[in-house]
Amino acid sequence: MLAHISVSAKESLLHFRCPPGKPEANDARMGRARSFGRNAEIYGEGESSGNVYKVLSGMVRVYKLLQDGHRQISDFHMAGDMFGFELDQERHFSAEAVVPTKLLCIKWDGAGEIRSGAYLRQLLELVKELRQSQERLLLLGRKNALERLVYFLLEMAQRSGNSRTIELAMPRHDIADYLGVTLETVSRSFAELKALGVIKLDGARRVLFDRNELAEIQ
Amino acid sequence: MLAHISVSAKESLLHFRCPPGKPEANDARMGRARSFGRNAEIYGEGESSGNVYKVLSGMVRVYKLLQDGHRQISDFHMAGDMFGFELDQERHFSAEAVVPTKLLCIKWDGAGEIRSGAYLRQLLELVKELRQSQERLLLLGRKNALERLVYFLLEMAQRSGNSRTIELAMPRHDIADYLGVTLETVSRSFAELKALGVIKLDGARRVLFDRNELAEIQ
DNA sequence: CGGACGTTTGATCCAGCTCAAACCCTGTGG
DNA sequence: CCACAGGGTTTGAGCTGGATCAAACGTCCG
Repeated sequence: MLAHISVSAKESLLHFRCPPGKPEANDARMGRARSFGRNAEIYGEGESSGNVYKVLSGMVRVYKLLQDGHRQISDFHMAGDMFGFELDQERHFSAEAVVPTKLLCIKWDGAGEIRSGAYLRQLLELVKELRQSQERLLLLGRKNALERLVYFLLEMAQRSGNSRTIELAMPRHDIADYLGVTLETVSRSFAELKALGVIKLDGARRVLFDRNELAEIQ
Repeated sequence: MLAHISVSAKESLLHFRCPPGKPEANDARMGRARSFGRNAEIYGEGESSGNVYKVLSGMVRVYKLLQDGHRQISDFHMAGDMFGFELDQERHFSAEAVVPTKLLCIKWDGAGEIRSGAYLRQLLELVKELRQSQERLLLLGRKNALERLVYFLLEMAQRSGNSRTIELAMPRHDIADYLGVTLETVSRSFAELKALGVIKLDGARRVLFDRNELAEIQ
């Protein structure tokens, strides 16, 4: 396998993950907006692809159902993210709205457009994202439950741009299926972080913390 | 993250993983051959990149050292495989020869050459390989030790093209660091498969088996 | 023959899974 | 305004797969 390749930050010529906020002026020209209710399916594994999505608001989970019935969440996407790229005609993951979500649907014929060369930049960006995913999976493999949760919180904090508080849109079950542990273990790990004094919980979904203290547990 | 993308088999326009055997006629024109002894370093994480490699004979392990000291092997490469592609100037993994190995070293300036468009096909191939790696890590995450070993054996069998016997070039320790378990657990899993009657061992490195029986354990 | 690896096997321990129950929050309807 | 239903979350008790530590066993080679 050749599964180790990397792209430096400066290679990211297109901004797949734009800062959240007002939609860009040309969004309307790119595709049409659609709304999805909580837990609504956006697409399912095995369906035919044909477009990509940009998150305008809300949150999306992308996942795969394993043979043993486990659901492995591969990614969460938040406002500004694009997702749903496939280089062939088939969906290899499923996607659902975590909360009520607005998406911009953009027509995109993977292989064809890429081969034309016009989408070289996106392709490079995709490689970068894949590498990040690979890195994450490689790292998590040997981490214990507490470290996994810390990793998750730091990732969410970084992506939401806030280093003191995060609003978790997803339930414990989703966090569990993202980190590869059970929801009980996630809950216990939250409790342990609270007991250690490195986070505070305001309800189950709002987390207050100090980035550096968290990072120490790594 | 956008880390879910796929390339169908028919997209593989270039054969990165050629059938082993006599070197191709134009190999000599592509680069120069080099030999590496057992466990010799080919490159190290953090070094600057500048070429890619094609395995002429032997076997290569590509890995990363995690902060906690664990070594996570990302890939094994065998005759015909190419590896060492980076899109920036830095090695993000380390590579070593598992056994005495001959490599063809090919000059390759990642970003530059790719941006020219000439390497679009390789790029697509890389995305495919990355997706495979992602899929593997996603799958292994929830498997137990026995299932992981079966996965490994089936993968090796498929890649070596032989469905009745495989010659494992790597020690138990390498298999362990590839599957994310300890070498003792790998050894015990081999013993269990033998007890189940789905494999036979001739020494530690030669495995006799029936593909279908193995696949049943999945 | 002896030393160095690599592999197997044994004994013990514990993190995380499983099953189960209690708890909490929010919306709904009497 | 309260009751209550249903989903999400927390907490508890017990079990177990794999890690860890340790020792014996093979095998190759100088």
